[in-house]
Amino acid sequence: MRTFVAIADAGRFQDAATELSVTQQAVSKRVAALEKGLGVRLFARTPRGARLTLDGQAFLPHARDLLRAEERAVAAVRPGRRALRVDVIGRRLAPAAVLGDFRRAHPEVELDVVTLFDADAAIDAIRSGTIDASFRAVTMPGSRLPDDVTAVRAFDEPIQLLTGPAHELAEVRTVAPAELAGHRIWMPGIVSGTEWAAFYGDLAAAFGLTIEITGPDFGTEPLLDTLAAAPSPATFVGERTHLVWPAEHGLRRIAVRDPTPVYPHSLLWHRDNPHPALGALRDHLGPARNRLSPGGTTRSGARTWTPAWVHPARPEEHDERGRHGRYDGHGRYDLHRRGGHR
Amino acid sequence: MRTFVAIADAGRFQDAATELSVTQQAVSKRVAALEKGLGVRLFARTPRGARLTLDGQAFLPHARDLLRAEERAVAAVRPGRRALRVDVIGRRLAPAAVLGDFRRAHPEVELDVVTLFDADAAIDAIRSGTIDASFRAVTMPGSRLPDDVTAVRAFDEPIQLLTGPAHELAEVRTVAPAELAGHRIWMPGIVSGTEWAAFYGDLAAAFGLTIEITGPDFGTEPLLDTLAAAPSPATFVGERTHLVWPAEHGLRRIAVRDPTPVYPHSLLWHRDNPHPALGALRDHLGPARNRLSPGGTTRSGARTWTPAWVHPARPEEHDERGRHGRYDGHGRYDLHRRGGHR
DNA sequence: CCAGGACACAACCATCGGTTGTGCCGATAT
DNA sequence: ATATCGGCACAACCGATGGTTGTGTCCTGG
Repeated sequence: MRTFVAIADAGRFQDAATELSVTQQAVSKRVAALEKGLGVRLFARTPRGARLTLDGQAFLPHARDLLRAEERAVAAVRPGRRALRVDVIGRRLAPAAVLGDFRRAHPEVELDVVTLFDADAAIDAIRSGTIDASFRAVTMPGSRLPDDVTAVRAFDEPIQLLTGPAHELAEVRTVAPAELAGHRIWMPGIVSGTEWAAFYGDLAAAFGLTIEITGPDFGTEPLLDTLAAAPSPATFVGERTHLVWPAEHGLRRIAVRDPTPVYPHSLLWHRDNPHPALGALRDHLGPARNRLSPGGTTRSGARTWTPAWVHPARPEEHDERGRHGRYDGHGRYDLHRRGGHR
Repeated sequence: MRTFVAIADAGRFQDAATELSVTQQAVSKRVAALEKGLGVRLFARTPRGARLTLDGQAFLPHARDLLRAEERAVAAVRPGRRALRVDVIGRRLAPAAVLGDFRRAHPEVELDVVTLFDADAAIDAIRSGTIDASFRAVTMPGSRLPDDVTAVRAFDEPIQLLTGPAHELAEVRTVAPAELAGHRIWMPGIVSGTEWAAFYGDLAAAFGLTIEITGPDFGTEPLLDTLAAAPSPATFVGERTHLVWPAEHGLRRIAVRDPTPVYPHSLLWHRDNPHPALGALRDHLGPARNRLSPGGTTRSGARTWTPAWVHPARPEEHDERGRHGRYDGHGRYDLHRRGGHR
């Protein structure tokens, strides 16, 4: 591919060969092999060089795309100055969607999305420089951030009720949390001790709900399958959660109001991480746009609810932007060595 | 790359090896080579298979992108059922922009844009099936379409005047064609006998202009260079022509009104070409949306002008959608053999 | 403690992809 | 008309690449 593009740019096999530091014969053989593999002629050989055929013209932009994809793939893991790498709790949940927004708003930023096992692994990865940021709700009780990891309340996500078409509440537009007392609410796969368990535990306690967080997680599909089939259980999902389900299977999303539970997503990063794109991401998660005031109202005016442990530890207060150390962009932090980032 | 993705999907080297019809050892060596080349570890080897590392997670979507790019590149030239291939007169002119619109409107359509030497080559390529369609103004006098090539007036493009900042007309908002009599208008590189020469020749004759179409074409850059530097010449450009010029160099686009000359772009295709995307393209160039009524008005209400030879030969009348023959999708037409397109 | 599953390493070998040397072809100059 | 030259293709050759088979190591589960 590289040879093909080089010839298309240079117009002559010989010049492309010089460019690529090989002989003209090698270039000729590469083109012959490519043309044989594709079954078409890519260049029209003329007395003064090579011109693209129609097939070659059609092929060229795709070849450039491929080389760009290779470039980006290498850049994603290049030690020293790689793309911004952000951990999300799941690729179909709100943080991933927010990162999609960010990517659209800043197409020039190289961004990679990864998923770590749990919040502790995420914090370790942030401290070691393996990832640049993480969306984790670490303000939960009992968790304590290391000094060199900074967190801000990034954005809040209203929670909705998800039911099958036969559910008692399937036809209502909105419900209040207190009205859900007595209904079976089923959230399998939530490991106790995690941020989710703390959130839904507090939610259940605050409104007298019964939330079954027991049982192993068989994945989203069986859960939705069960929801769609049976009239009894319901589950909570985030407003921006993507459900991949054939034609939604008749599932209903029901807004929760008076108050609306909102899940507080936080962004964590290393205090000394100088990755230039990290600032852009933090700026994107601007204070006003994405966060709801605790105990306040949504944009549409509805009252909101968040766990009590969110308010006292309002983490945005220690959003100090000082960047004291140096970071080699991939490996470990080095607070002493000088040296820039890309 | 393919091996890497196969392992990421399968979760085990052995399964990927089976999938790829090679031994597990070969897969192991491929991964080792890739990891060595990148300088990072892509998989964490566990007792029951292989899990992606963080670098591997970041690498994976780019690897998939690369494989998709390869897939599309091959599809672009695959004999028998390749992507829709459309000829445009220049990549920065309006037809290319319209194809960009079409691509955005139909992201699922595989579309390749090529440029042929002249209208005759385009017609030959359409007849032989090498390309599927062409934007060429072949309704000019003296040109005659073969019976098996169909044309419709695809869209009309208003013409603007382009001047340097020192030009006498640089500050006006609009000019009438008749007001340009006596001004130097310079359009180098237009070969006499082509569709452009016919258009601008008629335009000059209709309003008493002097258009210099002599001189070789040194490309767009020297032309814009001259325009920007000297106070004297001006040139015509299409409304949708892309000028790539560092900060535009102070060039001014001046609308032409009373009447507005519009360039009639046509779409040509082979009567019997059954490529499914061709219909989508023709539908995209719907009758009402893109065409101005000859001698009528633009959307903004201004009167328009088109060469006289456009009106009598209103080609949309013979837009017959019959598809009589069969087409092998790449090579030549075959009006007898049965066989489908993709 | 042993058996089995999964990946890595070693040895071997065919093929691939590079090099040098040469031939052919069309355009241009003499 | 013919010589020359620029540019690409073909042939012969050879080291590197990338596959195979065989074996080793490590972890897990019975």
